Amino acid sequence: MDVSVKGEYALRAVFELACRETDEPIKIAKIAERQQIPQKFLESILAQLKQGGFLGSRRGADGGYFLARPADNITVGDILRHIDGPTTPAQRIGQGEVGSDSPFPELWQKVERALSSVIDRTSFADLVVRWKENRARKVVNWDI
Amino acid sequence: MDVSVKGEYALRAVFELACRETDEPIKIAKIAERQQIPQKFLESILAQLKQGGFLGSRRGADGGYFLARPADNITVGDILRHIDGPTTPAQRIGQGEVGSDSPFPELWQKVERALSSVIDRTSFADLVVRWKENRARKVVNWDI
DNA sequence: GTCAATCTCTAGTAAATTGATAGAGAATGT
DNA sequence: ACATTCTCTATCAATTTACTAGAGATTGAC
Repeated sequence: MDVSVKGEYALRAVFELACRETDEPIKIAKIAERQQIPQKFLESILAQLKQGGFLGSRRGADGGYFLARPADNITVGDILRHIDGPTTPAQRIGQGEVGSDSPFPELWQKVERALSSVIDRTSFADLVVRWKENRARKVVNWDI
Repeated sequence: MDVSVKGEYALRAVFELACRETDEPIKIAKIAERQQIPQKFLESILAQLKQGGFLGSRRGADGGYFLARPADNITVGDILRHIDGPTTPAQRIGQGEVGSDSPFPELWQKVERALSSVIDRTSFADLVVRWKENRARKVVNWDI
């Protein structure tokens, strides 16, 4: 019931890209530095995210990564499922079907829906908005 | 974002005990057989659940395990958190606080609340009721 | 067309976690 | 005394996690 460090790194990296409004690529090294992520580890994560169709990249000087589609079209759930695997708690061997002789499949379904109602309804555009609001609120409080 | 096999075994074992309405202890071997759990592994799980205050036990012939409190007073969340550790996805090092310079703590809080709304509101008494309803429905369908 | 910067690909690896198993010891009821 | 059953300690193979090294492939600039 937890998110791997790798999953968190992936979220933070995508968030970093979503914060920029330009389409200019951002370098791995920059993201690693700003988000405090080991660079080599981040490289493999970004490659995986590109492979998943979430990011695009360009090599060479002035190369880097960028979002492959608008931030309001990438959800936290998209990234987590791609990096950490399926979020469903118990699609295991054994009595897997709802309506079977066990109360658990139904329970897992409820858990999944509850989880999904958060992570699949939160896009990176949402995260950026919330984050900006928070910063704005802070600044106002300081000013008064 | 998943439940360990150990966590599932724990839930199934407690469910098995909750299904019995008697206060008579049930043997490890019986639970292991009925729920298809490796017995030695189950032993350690039950010991841990006892240690957590959820179960009681008696040794000797006619010994076994039993619920330490009524089934409507033990939730799925209780068991999962005791066996699999805290269910919160990212109380890690680094920017941990809500309202910090990151949108994620707030997100994790939402995830946690969503999760909690299921697992902390589902008692084993609930599971037993649902399971019995399901069985009843099946039998009716067969009869018609 | 060379060069430096940057992504990309293949490997590897130490540490922790997971899912168990073995076997001796301690309590219980008869 | 004795069989039964829980309890405690120790161990372990396989997998996953978090991370690193280093050579190779592109790109844009000069």
